[in-house]
Amino acid sequence: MGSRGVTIAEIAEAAGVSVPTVSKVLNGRKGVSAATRRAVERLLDERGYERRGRPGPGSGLIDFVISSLDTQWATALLRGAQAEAARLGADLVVTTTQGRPVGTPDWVEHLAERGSDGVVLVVSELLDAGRAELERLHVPVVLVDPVGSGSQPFATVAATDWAGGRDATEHLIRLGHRRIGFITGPIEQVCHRDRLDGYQAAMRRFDLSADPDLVRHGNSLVDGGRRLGAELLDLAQPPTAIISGSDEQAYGVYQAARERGVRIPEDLSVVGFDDVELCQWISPQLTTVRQPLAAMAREATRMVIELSRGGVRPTPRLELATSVVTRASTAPPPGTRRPGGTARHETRSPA
Amino acid sequence: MGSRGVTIAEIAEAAGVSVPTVSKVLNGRKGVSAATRRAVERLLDERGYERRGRPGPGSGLIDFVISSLDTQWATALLRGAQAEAARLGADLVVTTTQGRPVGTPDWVEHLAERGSDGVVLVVSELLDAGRAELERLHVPVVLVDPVGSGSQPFATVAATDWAGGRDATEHLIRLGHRRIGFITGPIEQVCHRDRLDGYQAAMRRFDLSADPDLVRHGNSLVDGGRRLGAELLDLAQPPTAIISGSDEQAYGVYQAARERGVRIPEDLSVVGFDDVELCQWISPQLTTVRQPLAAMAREATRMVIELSRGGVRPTPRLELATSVVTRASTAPPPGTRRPGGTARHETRSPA
DNA sequence: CTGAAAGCGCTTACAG
DNA sequence: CTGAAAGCGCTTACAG
Repeated sequence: MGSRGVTIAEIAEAAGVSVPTVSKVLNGRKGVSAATRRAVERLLDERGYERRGRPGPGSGLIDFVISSLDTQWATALLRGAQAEAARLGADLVVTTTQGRPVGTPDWVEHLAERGSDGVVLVVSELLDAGRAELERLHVPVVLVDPVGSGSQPFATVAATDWAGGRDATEHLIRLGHRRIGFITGPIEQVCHRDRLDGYQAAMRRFDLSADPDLVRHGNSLVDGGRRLGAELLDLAQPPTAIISGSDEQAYGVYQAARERGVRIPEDLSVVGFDDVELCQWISPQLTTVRQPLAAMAREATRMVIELSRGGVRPTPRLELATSVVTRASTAPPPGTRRPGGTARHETRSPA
Repeated sequence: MGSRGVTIAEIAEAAGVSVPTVSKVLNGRKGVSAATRRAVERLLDERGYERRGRPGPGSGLIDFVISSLDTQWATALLRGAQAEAARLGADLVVTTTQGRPVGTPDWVEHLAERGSDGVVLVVSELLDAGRAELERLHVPVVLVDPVGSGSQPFATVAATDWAGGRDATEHLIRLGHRRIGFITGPIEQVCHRDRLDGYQAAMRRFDLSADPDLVRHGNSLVDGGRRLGAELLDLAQPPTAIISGSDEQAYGVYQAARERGVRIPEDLSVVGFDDVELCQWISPQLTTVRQPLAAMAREATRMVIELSRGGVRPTPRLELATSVVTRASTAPPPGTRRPGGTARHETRSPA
């Protein structure tokens, strides 16, 4: 690996200070003027000084950070990341944030001390402050399904959420639906915002006014789906179809429907989002917008590892295609003569 | 953390050789007699010498090794391990073996180089050779749901599999079943063997001859359940109930039953094993033997971390209780007058 | 705040 | 095969 690494002596020489002074800066000791400290830190940074004790780049560890592992969405992503890390000979450290903000100085310092070759972040709580901290780590960071708009200093991997929202809506419109409800997870997250935009675009394109009453957002788990689904079903003019922000949330809609004696798909069509295993277990099997979750995580992990090995900067933003997987939860709306003159526009059997 | 760690000089002194000689042994250099090398290695070992470059104990990393992450069983275990590691301030490295043997010299050397504070092993393929290698690591190892009999040099955490098999069987017997089929995963694994023993004990206790034709084993995934379930349902005298080695396998039995027009639970009762999320998604909801998977992994992880921090040797074997969770897939056998005079003997709502 | 000096743990030639 | 000697990268205690 070329040179044996910069030494503290070289840094001292370059900074015009003594070796002990650099040592003090390195160890956060007192007794160094702010100006000197800053100058030395800059040099340390520039020359890529690697603390001998600390296993810097080359630890072989990639950090996979996700809000929680409690959903099938999360485990699908984890599987992809783990498989790719293994394939490329890296070890994957799995951390959950449990709602805590990401990129706190503590955590970044912990990563620096332990040694991390890169970070795959699947989190909604990335603080703006956290971004700056993370950049200080000097290891590649790739975001999966990132939140917040604003320019990212990091590369991102996502799905074509807008197209997914549009395709789900068109699938229902082609079946003959006109009153289509749309429920999503937290609307602050770009993926949900994008899908909603896709829905609205499809509705407009077919000259259907998107009744704002038919759009709800909240929790994307089963509970949220049950509550938001109930709200829609209890409207004076309920929708004949509901598109949901996740498969789990869609199952909550199933529950709300069952509680009201509404049959799926005879009285109500339901479309999920993600295509996790759940879709095939529940009855009727759930039509959904497939996100290639494992592939997204694989791609992000590959980017991080290749960058950590000196690869060139990849596409700053990668979007993998979604596709509608038609199963048994969607059908023409009640009262339709023929079962929707138009054929279902895409049928894919699950992998 | 007491002393600053053994130095090469101390080892040299103890071995009656010079510092450079110890250094050579440490770095695998030539020019050391076999006898000296051996003596030094032993001292290094005994005194717990920690190579400065290598982040030995204290890396804060715990390795979680599992055959694959593709089942809900696996992710339930992972969740428990991850949560406990986070709680105790350790980072969890997740590795899948994908059927490869565990404890190969390569892998052990990799762990040594990278630094690992301990290993939680959830694997069926632990080689006997691997055990010796793993012991050389000098970090705590705890097995979850271990395979093979023979005395383990490592602590183990498991569920009360024997009682689980017995309880599932008794539950069905109390409902009035007499012909009860039993299908399991690979019978080499002690957990499956133990459950089968529990089944046979219960059958004997109720003076029911366990027809060997009613016992099958193979793959514990959906496919396996479908195939093994089909074999039982196609018998001249098919069982009125089937106990399965996993919930996924039980779902395979659902498929086999559906393909033959056999209704669950009217014509056939089905009991699963594990109590993963799947049980609640499928229809009818699956009665199952609950294994506290997350708790098992938590316990194993806690043991490893505490041992790595100097805790005392824990119980060599820990078994957490299973319990029958009664849902909709079990009922009295067809042709029964009253719906089983005996009440279902345990009802637990899922967490 | 700063650095000359001593020291620590280890490695690298190299002489025997 | 073995180790005295020199050296390396860093830290520590202390004088200015």
